[in-house]
Amino acid sequence: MAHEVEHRSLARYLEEHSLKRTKQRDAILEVFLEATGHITSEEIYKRVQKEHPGIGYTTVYRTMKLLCDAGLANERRFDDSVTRYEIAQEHHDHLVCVRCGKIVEFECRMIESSQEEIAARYGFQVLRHRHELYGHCESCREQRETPPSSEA
Amino acid sequence: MAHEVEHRSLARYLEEHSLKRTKQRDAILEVFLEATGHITSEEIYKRVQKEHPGIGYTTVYRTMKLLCDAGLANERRFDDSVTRYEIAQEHHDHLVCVRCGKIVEFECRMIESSQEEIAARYGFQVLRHRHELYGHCESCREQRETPPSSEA
DNA sequence: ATAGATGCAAATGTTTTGCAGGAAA
DNA sequence: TTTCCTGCAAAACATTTGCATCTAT
Repeated sequence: MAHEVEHRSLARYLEEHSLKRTKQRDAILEVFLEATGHITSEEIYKRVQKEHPGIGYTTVYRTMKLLCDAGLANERRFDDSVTRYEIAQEHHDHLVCVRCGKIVEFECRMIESSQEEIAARYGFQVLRHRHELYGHCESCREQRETPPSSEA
Repeated sequence: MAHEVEHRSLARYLEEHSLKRTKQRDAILEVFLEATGHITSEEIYKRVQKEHPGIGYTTVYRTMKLLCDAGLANERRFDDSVTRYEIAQEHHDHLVCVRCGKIVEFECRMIESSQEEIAARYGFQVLRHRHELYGHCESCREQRETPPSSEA
């Protein structure tokens, strides 16, 4: 099984904070780590259900919050009012296709430095930022006569 | 009374779409135009109430949607899950103070062109974007011992 | 044994919708 | 007098919380 590092990292976090390791937390972590990226709470819930029916929505929310606190996950909210989680990693921004829901990550030093400059100009100290480009991805542009497949 | 242009523009939109001009719509437009910027639905509702008690929340929401359709307002949603409205204008981005809620608008050609370049790299056609820098504004940095005044 | 976790149901907060009555054209 | 609006109450959503019960430690 892959993800040993993350499993150990969660175990350590739980221990350090005198929290308990439960089958629910393991199951949710497993599903989260196996997702390709930007998974919603609902999707996590549904996937967890398959293997462990009975685990509640509440526990999914609480556990994802825990994974964020432990530094394993990051919360993201794009323009559709649902929270998505991604595996914690270097800072980056997103391209979101408004037709098929595809999400691509990117990183741009040039933009980062422009941000610093702008913040300084207005006297702001930047803690974090959010930068999303919404549009049509390549494949959606190619078949633009087709109606949206699974808006996200 | 200022805002004649906007009032006329709304009237024209209503006419073109066979919609009706009502005292509620006028009142809400008036409050919206008099706000300095980035006003929430709740705030619009409360201000409208002062002059016109009886106007409902529903009408505020519906009218703001109408103003957006008419191109007079733009909807914005920052990290706090409430919708804000700003007077429609040239595209721009935002600096948001996480302590006092202050919002500053900025515009940066350099960033815009970097965005184009990135989108092209991934085959995306950008329709719109969202770019927000969250941090501490100058005055909040100065008195950083003080607890947050009105988190927004 | 005991602190902490779970799952249900109910609450939350924001926005939307159904509908019967009311106002603009 | 017809079409569109309004306001209320209820519904919709996504997420959170209270609480009695259960379970790692």
